[in-house]
Amino acid sequence: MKLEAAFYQRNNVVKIARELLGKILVTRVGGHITSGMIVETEAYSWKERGCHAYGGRKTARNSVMFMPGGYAYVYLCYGMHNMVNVVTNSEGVAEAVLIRAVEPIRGVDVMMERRNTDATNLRALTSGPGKLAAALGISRDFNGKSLLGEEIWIEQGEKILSRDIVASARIGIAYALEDAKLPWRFYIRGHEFVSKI
DNA sequence: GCAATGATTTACT
DNA sequence: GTAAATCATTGCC
Repeated sequence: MKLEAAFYQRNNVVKIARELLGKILVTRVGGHITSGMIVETEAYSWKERGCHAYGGRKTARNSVMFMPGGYAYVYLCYGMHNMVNVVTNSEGVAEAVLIRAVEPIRGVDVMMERRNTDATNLRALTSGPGKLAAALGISRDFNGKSLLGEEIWIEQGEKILSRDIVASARIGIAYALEDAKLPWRFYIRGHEFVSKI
């Protein structure tokens, strides 16, 4: 079951970030379907400094975040890694959830080829935001694509118990000052494919 | 027009 | 543990 627009368009990005754990991210690229279960996410909102659209500032890069919930926001970080976000909330409100790690499910052989690794190094396949984007074939062409379309979408997956969800501070945003401490990173307790424990 | 830098990964020492 | 890789975007001139 593909998630509907209503799931993404709710007015609570932190709640959506929690609920995305256990769901299945699927892509269809070049005739290959690849998928993975989401095991780690982070929430971003225009209200805090960690967000590209802090203060509601709209630029050429972040304009997709201002679209209604249900679109993919993909951007290049550190000059070499694509980051995948799920846009949430209503049009004009810049909020999104960064997908930081997934557990490979479908098309593992294709993912290994894209990442240039083999089965001896399975954990390295998708345990980080740049890694999973490469494994799933997500390039910056996906920026602004609908999550209700035929190239990228999210399906209902496993129910994750709240006692198995860990909340912590987000990674790599020291420049956000006090907002870097917000407990807006969520991951499945003890899961092998989480980027950092 | 130009210099600074990052929601990371990987390979070294 | 530390550092290099590498470039689009941004903000300021």
